[in-house]
Amino acid sequence: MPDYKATLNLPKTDFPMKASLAQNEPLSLKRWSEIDVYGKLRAAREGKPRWVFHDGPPYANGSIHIGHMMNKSLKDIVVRSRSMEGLDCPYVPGWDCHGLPIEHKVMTEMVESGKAKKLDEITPDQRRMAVRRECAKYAEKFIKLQAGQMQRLLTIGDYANPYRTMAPEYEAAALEVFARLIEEGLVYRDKKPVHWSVANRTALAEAELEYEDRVDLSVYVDFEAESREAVERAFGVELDATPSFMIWTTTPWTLPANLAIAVNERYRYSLVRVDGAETIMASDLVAKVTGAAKVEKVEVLAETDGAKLVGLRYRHPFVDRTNPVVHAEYVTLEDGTGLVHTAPGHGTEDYRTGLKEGLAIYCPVREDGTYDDSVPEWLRGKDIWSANAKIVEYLRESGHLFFDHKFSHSYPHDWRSKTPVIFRATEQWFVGVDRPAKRDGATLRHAAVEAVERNVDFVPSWGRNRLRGMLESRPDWCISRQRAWGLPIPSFARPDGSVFMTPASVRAVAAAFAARGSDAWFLETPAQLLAGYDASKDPQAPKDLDVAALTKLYDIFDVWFEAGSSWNAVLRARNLGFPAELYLEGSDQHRGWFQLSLLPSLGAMGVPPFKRILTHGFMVDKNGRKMSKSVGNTIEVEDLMKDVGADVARWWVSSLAYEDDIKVDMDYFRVAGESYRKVRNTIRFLLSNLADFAPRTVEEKGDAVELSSIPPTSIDAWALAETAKLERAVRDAYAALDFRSAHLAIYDFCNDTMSAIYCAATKDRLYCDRKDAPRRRATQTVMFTIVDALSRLLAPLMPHTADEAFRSLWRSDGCCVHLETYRKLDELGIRCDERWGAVLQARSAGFAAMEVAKRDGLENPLDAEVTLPDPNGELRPFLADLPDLLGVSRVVLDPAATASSVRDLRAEPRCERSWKRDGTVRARSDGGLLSDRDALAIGV
RNA sequence: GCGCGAGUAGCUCAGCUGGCUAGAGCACACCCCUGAUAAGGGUGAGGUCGAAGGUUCGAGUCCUUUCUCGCGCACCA
Repeated sequence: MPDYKATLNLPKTDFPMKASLAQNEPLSLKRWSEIDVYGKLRAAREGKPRWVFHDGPPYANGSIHIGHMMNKSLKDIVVRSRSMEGLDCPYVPGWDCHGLPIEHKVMTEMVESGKAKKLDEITPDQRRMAVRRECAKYAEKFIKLQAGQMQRLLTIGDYANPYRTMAPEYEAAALEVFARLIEEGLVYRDKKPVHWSVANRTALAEAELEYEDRVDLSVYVDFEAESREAVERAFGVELDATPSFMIWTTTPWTLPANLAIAVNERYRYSLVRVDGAETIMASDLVAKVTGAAKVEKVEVLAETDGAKLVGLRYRHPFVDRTNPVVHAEYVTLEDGTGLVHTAPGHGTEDYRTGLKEGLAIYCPVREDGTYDDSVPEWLRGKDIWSANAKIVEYLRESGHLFFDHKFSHSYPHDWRSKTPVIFRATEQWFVGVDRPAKRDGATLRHAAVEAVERNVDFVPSWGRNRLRGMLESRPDWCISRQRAWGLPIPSFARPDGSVFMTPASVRAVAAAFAARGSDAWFLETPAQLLAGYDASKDPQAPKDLDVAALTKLYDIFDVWFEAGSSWNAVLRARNLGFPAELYLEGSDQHRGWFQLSLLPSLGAMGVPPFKRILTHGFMVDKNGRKMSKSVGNTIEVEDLMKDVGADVARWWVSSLAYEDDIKVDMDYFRVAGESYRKVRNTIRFLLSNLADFAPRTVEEKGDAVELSSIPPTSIDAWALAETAKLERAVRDAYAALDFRSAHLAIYDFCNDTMSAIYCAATKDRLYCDRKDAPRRRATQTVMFTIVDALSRLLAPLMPHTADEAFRSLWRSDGCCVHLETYRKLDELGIRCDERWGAVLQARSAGFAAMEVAKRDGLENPLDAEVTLPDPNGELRPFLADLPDLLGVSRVVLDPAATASSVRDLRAEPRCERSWKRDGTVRARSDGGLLSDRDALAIGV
């Protein structure tokens, strides 16, 4: 028997089954960088419609983590898919460089290396500069590291010119935003209690706080009433001794700053005799309080309304003054006594009460957490934390302490130093959210809520509610910090103690910073910094301004102000387009970058900096727990790249329902690897059947047939139509930022449409037809078109593999899929018979019949003839492809049949080349048993 | 405490405005192929849709209550 294997057109390709991504992806990176894909793409899209994505700056500290991997991958999928659409999509990655985390780290290192000691010997300016130089080096180092890691994720962008918040031109652009806000009357300086980190001697933003459980001493303290008669009148009783008001606090150290007691007018209060002393507390809390203190004898003498208590006065237990009882709505009956210790210098609500009641914003605590000289002598200079016990002791001895106990509650901590923070009133710079802008009288809060309501799209949609809620309740933005590593707020003090800063002076300093960087603030005199400032041309300049007499103030900006100005420093400064189409970050950025970009942009420009916001959830481990290094459930990006590679990691990212929290586990990447291989193998099979196929190009005709010549009833037309459908679906999904749908559609297409149906059905003709048989060339033409389209659709998801397939398809190392656009097959007018649905149903029915036949001993489908019922002749036009669709030798269509059936053909001869028993098999001139088709193919 | 989201086969998820015996992929089991071969094809078994009530002719889908998980916010004087 002749051996026919050599006469077949068996698959052949240089596209390997094994991807070896860890080895090959870096080679792709190198190739792309050599041909400057990003630059080429920019040039190729010049003049096309702009679509600007704006990157939120990660912090230049440490290695990127798995969350960055997802975030940057999603961003890259957006940019690449928009670009593939033919749009002009510049992408400038950026880094947040200033701020406490770096300064903290650098300081720690300096202390450890002994360098910090030398700082004491130099001037404050020199000291700040020494720290800043170290910080800048530190930031630079990590930008370099992270840039490499991000590129390893196969993200495309202008990595040659990223933005850095510490770059001079960036700093100047941020100051310009600040100048605009001043012009609009939105910036003010005021004393206000702010979260204060004693450890770092700086005010902290909400975003810099973490709440952790902490055990504090909680005390119930009696404040003696000033007038016994007044209390008697309030309660309508007569007393032998002066009663007290009982307050509760977990921060005894704030008692020296106590300036009022707050009650709620709506509650009932009782005058109680406890262990022989009279005191006042909320009626509903008498049992709870006395019970907690294990008091034996409790006697309620009288009751009255809270409103009657308002206006009474009491003596401070250890400071020589009397203070009022006031009303406050926030007083509740959940904890304490219903009488709230109020210190306007030490709490937000206390502060508000203080403003309302005309109390002083008194704060006797210095920035290092010790008392100043306005407190009683025994507390002066003492550290507040140690003062807690001291004060309690004092109260105990003076008889003011009713009861004390340990109390566990969650308490704000400085997120870096992990130390508890305090509320402390200090002079700070604020951006007011309730101040009318000069431009239109609208407040930032109003404008922001309006914008969120009307002018911004949210993915997922509930982001809108979330951001709106935050904006509605947010306080004024404290933008000043008392640190060295940051952008100085360019304000000066005049000899009379007043502060000098106008839009024009800010711009003058901005110009100095643009030229010499913000280091200039520490290296130059006010006169040098203001060299470009002319007071005579500044209508807002104070009279008799003497620049030479100014001294610099040393507050720096909250880093969020800098990051929140990126729309100006990057999008506008580089003429990329403003506002951005999309900001895409983790859901924590509702309170961070989203909100703090929105406010400056609205303040300065009157419009939001983004048209759409996409948020994704956070990575958790497979049990739903937060990932953290201390728990040890993290996955290192570097390991991931080595293990599965960027394409598989990105393929996994694209499969996620990113709006929720995302469970991550190494196993999931392995699963993604499996489905990646399915896609890869499908492409490989398609490519391997194109080894002898020269495509039609502009230059040459090649072996391709006209797509329009493919009959609508052929399986090729069906495959092509399915591809067009896929392309439409994937493009739509990308546009809707629904990457998951794109992923699933592509996977199903490869797994089902191609691998299970089309490839399986066309194997026979590809292998056994004559090389240049029209039927074979038609299939090859379609397969070529499919790989061409598919690699473009895959390019945003798996940049390396897509390009590998594309180059293999075109057999050229000079081409690159990332410079292409989608094929847009739906515009080609491909015709496909609408009865294909019925054909596929018949196929399933045929398989079912085959299963039955298998039970009766039939094993190889090629030994079978399947009869399909075809009552209305609907299947007739597809008869030619039906045997291949079922993988059997013959199909009979029977208008009279009601069910599919199978006939065993093993009694008939089998073609020695194609192994089919199609009824034409007979002995040929070469001595072999061949079917007509095979005989024709080898010319015997 | 308030708000948001989620709880559907072992795993990852679909199930829009309520309507035929609740779907997909993976994994699993069985079978086939050995000319995509550390590949490919076919078939199948898996779920009382977190729980309890209710509305309805009919609910995974609406309402109420409740449990679990996650997130955010606030409070913690």
